[in-house]
Amino acid sequence: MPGKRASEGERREQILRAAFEVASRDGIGSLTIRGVAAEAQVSHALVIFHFQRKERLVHELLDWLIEATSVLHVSEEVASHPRALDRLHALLQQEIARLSHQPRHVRLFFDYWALGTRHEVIRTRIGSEMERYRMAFRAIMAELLVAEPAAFPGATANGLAAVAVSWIQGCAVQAMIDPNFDADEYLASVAGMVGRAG
Amino acid sequence: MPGKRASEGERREQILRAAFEVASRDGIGSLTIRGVAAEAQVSHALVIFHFQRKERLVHELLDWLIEATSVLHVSEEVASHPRALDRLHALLQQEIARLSHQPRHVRLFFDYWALGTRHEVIRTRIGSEMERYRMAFRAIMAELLVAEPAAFPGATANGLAAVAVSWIQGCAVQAMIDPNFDADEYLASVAGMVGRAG
DNA sequence: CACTGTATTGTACAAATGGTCAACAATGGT
DNA sequence: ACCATTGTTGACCATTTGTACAATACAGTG
Repeated sequence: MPGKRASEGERREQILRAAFEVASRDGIGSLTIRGVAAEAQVSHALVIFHFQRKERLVHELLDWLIEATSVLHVSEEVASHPRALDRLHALLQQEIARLSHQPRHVRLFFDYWALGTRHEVIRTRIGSEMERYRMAFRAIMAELLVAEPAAFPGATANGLAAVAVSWIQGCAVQAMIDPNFDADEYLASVAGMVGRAG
Repeated sequence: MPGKRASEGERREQILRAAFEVASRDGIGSLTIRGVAAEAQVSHALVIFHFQRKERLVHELLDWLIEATSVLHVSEEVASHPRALDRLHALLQQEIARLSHQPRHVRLFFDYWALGTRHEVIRTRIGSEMERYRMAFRAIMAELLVAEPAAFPGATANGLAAVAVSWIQGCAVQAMIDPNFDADEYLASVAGMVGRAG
């Protein structure tokens, strides 16, 4: 006996939210169609009706996750600092704060990252997202190098951008398994290390 | 009809190697008792006979992996540098080179890291390993701070050690999904950033 | 109201998986 | 030579999982 109807868009969104709930709780590897259906209080056949294959649900959940996670963008507050060094510091602070406010999103994203090691589609999807991330830092790093060419001998804008990404990732990743991880002390040390370039 | 016999130790080692083969190829989530047994050319009942539960096999594989991956240790060549800054640089270089020479180990370790997010036992196991890792850097960083107290204002030995771990992890993690990742440029930028302390 | 397309459900099924068990063979001690 | 221990196997079972399908209810249109 079929239940109430819903428009295509609403139902898909409802199922995706349920999928996020399940995946972030039990891991992307433990996501099952039936589990998602139960979470969404819907028959498991309906999930397949809307997503055809489990694979597609997993891919669409990644897209949903990337959108739902407020992706890095240089906020006005960050952009308002005149000195590139201050912008870098503000951006790092903003991102670390954001990540620690969305632990479930970060964990799930991390799951996808591990998956991406073996699945081409997921890898390229994550790769392009990371590229965008890196580019935001690259711009600031390039300015930093122009302002003080001798500050970081041997460094390049691309290299420094990758290092900045490591700071963010490393912080999130270490905090995930170490409950005593001190993000503030971490950020302060990063700032102290790069601070004398201004 | 039972096959040839083998001593307990040999058989376990053989199965663990097969488990590593399967897990590093298909991911720890796709590891099945039957898959491991097939890889080891042995009946799946035998795998259970030696490890009782799949969970135990997974745990012992982690131990095996940590042992097999030549864990960070300050080699004589690294320790021979008189200046702490040079030791740091040599250690970073050594670790990045090591990680890129064992890509399968790194990928699998990363899988376990993601697993550790949801499984207490694995998390603490990885956590203590990471702790050891961090301590090796902490020693060098502490010396660095003593030698040049004003070099990194606001930084602490613990914080800097965590940052160093991020460098290593970030490099490995980015290289895993970005085939164009340039580890040399990355290392050069790290060196340039910390280089002026010496 | 009849008709049509779509949303929804329960059932069914084959494959895979973790785990148990009885039988059986190799080994070593007595 | 007998026996207990231990390694090894194939058969078996219950459960889960992805997917297919037929039946049914609902909404909109003519």
